[in-house]
Amino acid sequence: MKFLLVEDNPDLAAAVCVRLQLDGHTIDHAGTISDAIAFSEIGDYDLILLDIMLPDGDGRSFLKQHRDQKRDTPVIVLTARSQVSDRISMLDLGADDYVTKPFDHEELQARCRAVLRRKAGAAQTVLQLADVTFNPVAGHVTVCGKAVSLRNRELRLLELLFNAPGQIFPKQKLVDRLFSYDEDVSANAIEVYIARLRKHLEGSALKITTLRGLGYRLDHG
Amino acid sequence: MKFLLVEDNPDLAAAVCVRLQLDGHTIDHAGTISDAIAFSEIGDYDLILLDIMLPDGDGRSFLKQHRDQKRDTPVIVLTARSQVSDRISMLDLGADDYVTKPFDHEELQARCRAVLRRKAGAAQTVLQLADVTFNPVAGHVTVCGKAVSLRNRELRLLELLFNAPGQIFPKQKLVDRLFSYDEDVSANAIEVYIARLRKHLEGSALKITTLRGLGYRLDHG
DNA sequence: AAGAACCTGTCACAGACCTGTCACGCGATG
DNA sequence: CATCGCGTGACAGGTCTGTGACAGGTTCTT
Repeated sequence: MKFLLVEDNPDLAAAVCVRLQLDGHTIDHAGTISDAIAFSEIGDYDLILLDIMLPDGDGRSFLKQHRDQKRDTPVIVLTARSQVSDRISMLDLGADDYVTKPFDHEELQARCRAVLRRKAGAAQTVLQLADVTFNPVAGHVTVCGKAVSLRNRELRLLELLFNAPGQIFPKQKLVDRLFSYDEDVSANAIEVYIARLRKHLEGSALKITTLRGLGYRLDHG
Repeated sequence: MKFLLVEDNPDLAAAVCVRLQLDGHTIDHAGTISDAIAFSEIGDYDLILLDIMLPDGDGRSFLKQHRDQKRDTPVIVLTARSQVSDRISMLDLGADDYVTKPFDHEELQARCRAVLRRKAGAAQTVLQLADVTFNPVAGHVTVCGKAVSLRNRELRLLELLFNAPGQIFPKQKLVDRLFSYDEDVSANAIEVYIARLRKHLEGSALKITTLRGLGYRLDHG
């Protein structure tokens, strides 16, 4: 597969490039929007990884331009945690998925695979587990067919769990992923959010199981 | 497994080495970045444990160089809690995980296992011995097809035994692995946990055999 | 600008759940 | 027979979680 990575932080870019290459992909790297546009006009990419904050402008403008040209190359947006609330506008512009920094490489890999798979089937970005559907890009959740509105943090927590159902998430890991490093939050916050999420999931076959001393796990009954 | 430990504090390094060796791994130890680079060019490591603060530079430069050489040996970064903001850049540079100091050996062990497992591929996550399956990531155990819920310590004990069936575990070794240094626990605790585990395994072909005066062993009948 | 409506993270507290110890019985050992 | 190591049931103390209430912040309305 041939990817285009648009990212201005050279270290991060290098690391991502290397890892994706090790996965057997070909990567071109653009550090600015104008480079990205140039690349995307010439190269025939299977997937574009797009950072939002770029020196010569907002990644969104690239995305918009990209879509205006009626290209259907899928785009995964790389965003810092604090920019996550921009979710909606990204969806409007046609991003296929997004990954928040910092990310495990494994996570990125998984997203890439998922997006490519979806593109092959041309389906929407809606994940489903038991009787719960989750559209991470739009932030839409339905439980037993009924739309449920979650708040920002609840969404992000659900997203984490949803991406690895059946896996144990230690509380500390959830803290790390849900909050940025400079906000130090008590672990109790996670308990509270788990409780809130559970309330929203009531009536569904999805359960958040507590493993004392180990963490939480999303199970579909 | 063969590990490279890059750590300049000799006491900490020695402690980590000893414990990892007890776990059956081979460890090389580098105290500086230049040593680390030399080692990593020759040795074929399964995992690298990397301290960030080193006398001749920043662990980051090692990490960067490591990735530039397109090696995919997984790297776990050891950071002090105060260096929290560094974790970000570490993940950005391609580290696979991080552990904050001071850490329990158990925690380090767990991270190592997780990273190695990931690298090995997702297929192996469910281990099976006789009629017992064990999924360490999910914390799931089934005996004769039936799910059994184990608690924290029981799980960890089972994991130890499961990873080396047929091997004799002296009681003291189990104490060392299951508890951290500062909790001093009577050996009887192990007896109790063995008993509890046995109860959970009832009906299965897996047996925990007592070798009087020597230790315990997991046997599949 | 003032006010309303939300979101968020913390607190305090109760209760559930774990844990390691003890005491005692048993069989093995020598 | 005297010891010693081990297995167990019961227990008390702690630890971990779940929750309702709340105060400080934000965002949206008016």
